Amino acid sequence: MLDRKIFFYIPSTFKLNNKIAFNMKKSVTIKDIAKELNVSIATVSRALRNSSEISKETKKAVLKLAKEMDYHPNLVARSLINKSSRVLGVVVPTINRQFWSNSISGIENEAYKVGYKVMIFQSAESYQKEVEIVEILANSMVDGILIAFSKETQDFAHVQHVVDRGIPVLLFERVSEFLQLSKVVTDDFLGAKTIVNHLIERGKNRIAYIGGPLSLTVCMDRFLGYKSALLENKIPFDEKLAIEISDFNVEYAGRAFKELWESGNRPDAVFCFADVLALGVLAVSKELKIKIPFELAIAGFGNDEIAKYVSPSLTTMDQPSFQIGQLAAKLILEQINSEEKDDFLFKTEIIKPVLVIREST
Amino acid sequence: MLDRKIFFYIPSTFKLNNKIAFNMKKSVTIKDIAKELNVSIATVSRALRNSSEISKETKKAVLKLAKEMDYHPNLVARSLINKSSRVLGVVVPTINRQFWSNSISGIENEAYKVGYKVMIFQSAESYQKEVEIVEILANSMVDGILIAFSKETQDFAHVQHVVDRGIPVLLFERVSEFLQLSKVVTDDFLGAKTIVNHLIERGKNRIAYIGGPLSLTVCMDRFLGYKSALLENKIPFDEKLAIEISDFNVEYAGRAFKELWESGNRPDAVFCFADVLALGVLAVSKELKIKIPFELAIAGFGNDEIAKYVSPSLTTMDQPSFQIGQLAAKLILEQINSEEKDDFLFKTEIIKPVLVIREST
DNA sequence: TTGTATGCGTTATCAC
DNA sequence: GTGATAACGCATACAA
Repeated sequence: MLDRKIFFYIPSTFKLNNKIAFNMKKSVTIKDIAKELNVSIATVSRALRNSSEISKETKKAVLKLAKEMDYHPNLVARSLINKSSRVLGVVVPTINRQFWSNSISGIENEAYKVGYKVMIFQSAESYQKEVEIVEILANSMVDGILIAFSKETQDFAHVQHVVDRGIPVLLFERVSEFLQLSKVVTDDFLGAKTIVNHLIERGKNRIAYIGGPLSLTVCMDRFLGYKSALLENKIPFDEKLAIEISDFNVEYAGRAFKELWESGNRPDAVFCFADVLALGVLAVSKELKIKIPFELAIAGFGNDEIAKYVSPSLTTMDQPSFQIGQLAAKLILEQINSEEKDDFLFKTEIIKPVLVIREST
Repeated sequence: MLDRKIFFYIPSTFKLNNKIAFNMKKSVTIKDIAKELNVSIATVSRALRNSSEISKETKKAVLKLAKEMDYHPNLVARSLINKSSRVLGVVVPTINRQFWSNSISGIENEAYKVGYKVMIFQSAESYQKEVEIVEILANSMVDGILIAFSKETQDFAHVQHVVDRGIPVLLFERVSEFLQLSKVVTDDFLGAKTIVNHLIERGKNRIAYIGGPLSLTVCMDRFLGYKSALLENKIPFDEKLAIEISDFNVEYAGRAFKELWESGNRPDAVFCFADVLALGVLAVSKELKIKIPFELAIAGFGNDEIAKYVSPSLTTMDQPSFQIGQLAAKLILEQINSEEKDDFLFKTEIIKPVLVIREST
């Protein structure tokens, strides 16, 4: 079957056509259709917006003609007059990592339900670009801005500034304690604790920890969550089972786990800091022919690119990152809607990013 | 070091503050600053837009007051009058896959250079949603729309419709031959051929092929690119070295490669259809302790999530998907700028998605 | 129920 | 140089 002749084969990409065509059209407005129908533009406007103060007949006539003339409402003009564009602006460091693209999907998902659109920008971890973006968004009449700060960002004046201009802003994941705003973040301590408890409940008591450098807050939080779970369950902490590796690297994690396994002091479960590390452990497990999950259970945080390879059944919506997005959108929409009422209370929502990767049954 | 006490530790996420605050402000306009300065709004407008027909003093005064009053131009109003928002609309099936998010990064990168913003929407592979999105974009005065069709999309009237309204549209990657528009696509045939030639140039002549089901056009194109390279280099096609697997699955690819390797009929290089498959091959290579790239070279298409794990040195901008985005943006911006001139010729650009994953030196 | 007039914030075309 | 004024496309208070 693989032995077909190729001489007369035309790759599909070559079948595409190159043609010319171009036409500049001015779009039809309510004015046009009003003139055509000999009514006022106010009447047309009312008919199109399904207003109550209009007769059935004129409404029908307007709608009919609008369709015939191929009328489309200009959302920009509508924004200007309504002082609302029904658009949320989102600023993330990059959309190239699953965590952020998932978050955005969550935001979009929630926004879409109530007819909101989402405008996405990437700061590319650049403070300067972030400042520019926030300025653009603020000047574009978006109804709200959701920001995850770039790594460079130390000064938050640009955000405080748009807040002072009365624009709803929400921070997620990469937040600042200096800004009094609604925030959505993951709770690393509680998340880790929950995961480890999960393993303990399933009868594991020699649970290894493999994580990144403890100098990072996120690592320390997760490590202490791990310890806390052991403590509460009266499982002694075994220093030899806890490994701190210097970087989030598949190879390092694999090597560390290999040494651990071959040391004889074998764990019955591994709590991995992130699924990049889990992948390393999984790879070595395969190499060593360890049965997952029966001989060894692997669980950890799953907010990374690799998750779906490790756990193919995982859908986007299962990801904590997606839920962060959803919650973030929900919160800012709440704030936007309460703007008139002038009684909004900022909230900080904390997500437990539990994602069990391969647990034993 | 890992033995710290945790009793007094406060996870960082708990340090966040919940406070209230809220203020609705009406933004300052050129009218406000004109009144304050006792000049006309026209003068203010000219000063702010750095017009030539204005005196240095008034300009300076306006700029100074504008800063003091915290003036920001309303981009929506500007769009309305300029009939241009300097925004590109992008519709992709999802941003959750590296291929698409990379493409978007490419688009953004190019657009950003000329002061354009990018509005991103996900069709979620739904035709219905795609139609809605295109409508929204068309009504939002975006200057151009870039679309990669959803899998469901068979009917292209929604696109033809906005084209007829005079809105520049460009198709990328998932295109249609029924629409006469500029397009940017990858050339699977040439891409595969180039990769295989690359391996041949490096002295390999027992090059295995591992790819997906040939019923898919993309697979057939790549397979024939592989064959074509062999043919041109007078290397006989060995049926036993060409493996068609039923799905894009890490495990399948690994298993197929393992069988191949253990059959004794060993290749000195593998051309992998996609890097998901390459990952499978890499995993098994590790298991079998095959030296990569010395004993075996692996090369293939690299538009997938896994690429950076396989080839850590790879940057986003190296990805063909990024280049597709760049080219797409370049083309549509060209079209937008030539709109007045009414002389634009649609082009189809074909990208060769060559990404060598682990080549031998 | 419909029409008139005004405004959203900005730019552009005239005059002066 | 600067100032009125008319757009851009739409919505609405008010009048009829």
